[in-house]
Amino acid sequence: MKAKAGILEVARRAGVSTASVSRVLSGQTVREATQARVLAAIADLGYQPNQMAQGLRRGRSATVALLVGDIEQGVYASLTKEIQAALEAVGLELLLYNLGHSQERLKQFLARVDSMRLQGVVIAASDMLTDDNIRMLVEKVNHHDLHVLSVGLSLDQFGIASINYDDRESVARSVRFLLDTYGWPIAYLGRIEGSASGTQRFSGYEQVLADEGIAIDRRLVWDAAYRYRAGFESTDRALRDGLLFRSIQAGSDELALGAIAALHSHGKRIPEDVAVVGIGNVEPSAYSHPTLTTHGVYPDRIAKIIAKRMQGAIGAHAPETVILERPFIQRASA
Amino acid sequence: MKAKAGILEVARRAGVSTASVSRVLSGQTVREATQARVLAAIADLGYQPNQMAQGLRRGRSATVALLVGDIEQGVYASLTKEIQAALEAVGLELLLYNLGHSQERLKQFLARVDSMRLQGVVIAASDMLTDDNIRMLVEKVNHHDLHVLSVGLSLDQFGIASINYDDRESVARSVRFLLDTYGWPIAYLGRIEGSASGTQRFSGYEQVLADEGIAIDRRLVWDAAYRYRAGFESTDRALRDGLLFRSIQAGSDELALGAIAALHSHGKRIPEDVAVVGIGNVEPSAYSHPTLTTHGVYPDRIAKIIAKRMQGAIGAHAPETVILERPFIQRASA
DNA sequence: CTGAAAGCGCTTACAG
DNA sequence: CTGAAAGCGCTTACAG
Repeated sequence: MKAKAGILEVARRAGVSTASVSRVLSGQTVREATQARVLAAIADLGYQPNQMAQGLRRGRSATVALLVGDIEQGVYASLTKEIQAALEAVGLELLLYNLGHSQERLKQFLARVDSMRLQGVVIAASDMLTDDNIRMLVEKVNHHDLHVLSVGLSLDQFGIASINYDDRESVARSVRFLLDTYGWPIAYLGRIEGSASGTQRFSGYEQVLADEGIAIDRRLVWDAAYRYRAGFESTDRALRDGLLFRSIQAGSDELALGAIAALHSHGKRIPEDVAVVGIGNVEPSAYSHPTLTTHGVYPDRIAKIIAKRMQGAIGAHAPETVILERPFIQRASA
Repeated sequence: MKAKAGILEVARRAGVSTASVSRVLSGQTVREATQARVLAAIADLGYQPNQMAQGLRRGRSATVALLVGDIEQGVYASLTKEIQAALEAVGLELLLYNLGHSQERLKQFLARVDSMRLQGVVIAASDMLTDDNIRMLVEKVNHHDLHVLSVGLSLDQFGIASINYDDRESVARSVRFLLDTYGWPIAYLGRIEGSASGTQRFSGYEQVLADEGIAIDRRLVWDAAYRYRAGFESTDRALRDGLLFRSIQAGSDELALGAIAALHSHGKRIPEDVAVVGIGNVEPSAYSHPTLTTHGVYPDRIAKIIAKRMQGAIGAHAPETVILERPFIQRASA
């Protein structure tokens, strides 16, 4: 392979101007004979246009940044996979930023977002977004000249288009199911004070109790991050403390799976002694012992919406929130 | 926020040339007073250099592409997380490509890799690389003007620097342990004909049997992709077929966890009836029932090596393979 | 339908 | 230490 050919070599070889080559590249109308010669020259030279030159000239790169809360969590991994595929299908590259629950990294990203001249950014980090940094985020990003989409958190009130699940209703539904099937008390695992999505999910639990006239017992509401260890430790501690509960509604599948591990270690049978429900339907949940009852996700649908939005003119869409309903997946744990 | 300021506005405001601004930006020596004025102007205007213009001029973007086999698999997710963090720390962006075990997507990437003028590409897809596309990959990518690093597969013989685990030795070690503790027969789950890493891991099993003078029973070697479902189905089928085995060495943790689910569904006790060992140490493995004995990983170390290599001059490093030893993590399943 | 030319926003010899 | 100027590789009015 010889030195990288530029558009000028292609033009020369085809006997046309660089303008014509550019037109062929972007699918504008050119004479058929011209097009054929240009295409032949491109093939001969193995020419690939320089994306940076294109981007500089067009004022924008064909790239979307995805900010995820934690790529190690199953829901974020699935989402990332689907988004990358959907963007690739429309010719967009995916820059990944794993926030890892660090506010600092979010700030750093914001500090250099201008440099990149992005096509857009999608923020999927609902479990780490607190009111404080939501405001900061909105302020910094909203008037930039790019598409902004929020996943898992409704930010339409701030002028940011969003895609979200109806988590309050989902949790209310399974808590009602737990109440009907196993009775009170029901523990809530994963309150996460200050997290927007944590609050939203917990509100489904609160709602059912309010409807039933049951007072919330604070000892049965456990503040824990969305990971295995937190689920294990919270449940283990509750069991050691001798707290009584017939079931657990967890704020994520990882929490639920951690809770199941703790229940096993205390010799509890699931669901006979304690029933467990998660949210997220990560892959291990279908293979745990017992298999986990949970609420599903639609990463493919979300990805499709994102890819579509990223293509249009900036500001073309009303900043509304698309709400998706989660499927309730009943398995063996409840 | 006003219209995006360019380097020219900064220069004007500081009363210097754009060359001086550029020098301050890249840390070259300038008079202290000049530097101060430029820095002040940058701060005043909120100036952020246009990365595409910089990249075009420098002939290279500050971006590394990461090709992963399947981001939904725990080991790839952890690796991605660590690599992104390490690259970010040295000022490099991460473009993610999830191959999803599709040869087609690998080809598509290769077809447009020139366009991006990347700083480098790291290929972490050992379980999907067959001899055929390794050759293609090498051919296409090796003489490009960028850093190429292979993770999980030794490609030094093809002139590509690599980072790999000693999987043959790891598997041999645990299979020996299984043989000593539970005796014969030992099933091997996840042979994956045609996969380079699948072959490497399986060879550890072969080696022990050869050392012990045991003939391989082909019915106990199950060809299965590295995911839960495949682990479940292979094991379920073997159990239905009435095959006898005292333990299972799996080619991945997901396979092992799927196998455990199948064992449970057949009423087998683990490890009393069948012991199980995985490889990869994904997070759910520490919370499964029983917890999984497995071989660990060092994504942080790998990420550090990658970040370091991506910075140097291209071609500066000998294309050797760094071999990492996996820790053997004994838990309850064996 | 096509070409000559300007310009996107930087960096870097070159000269002083 | 600093500036004027060229040029990275494209795209796009503009004129024909």
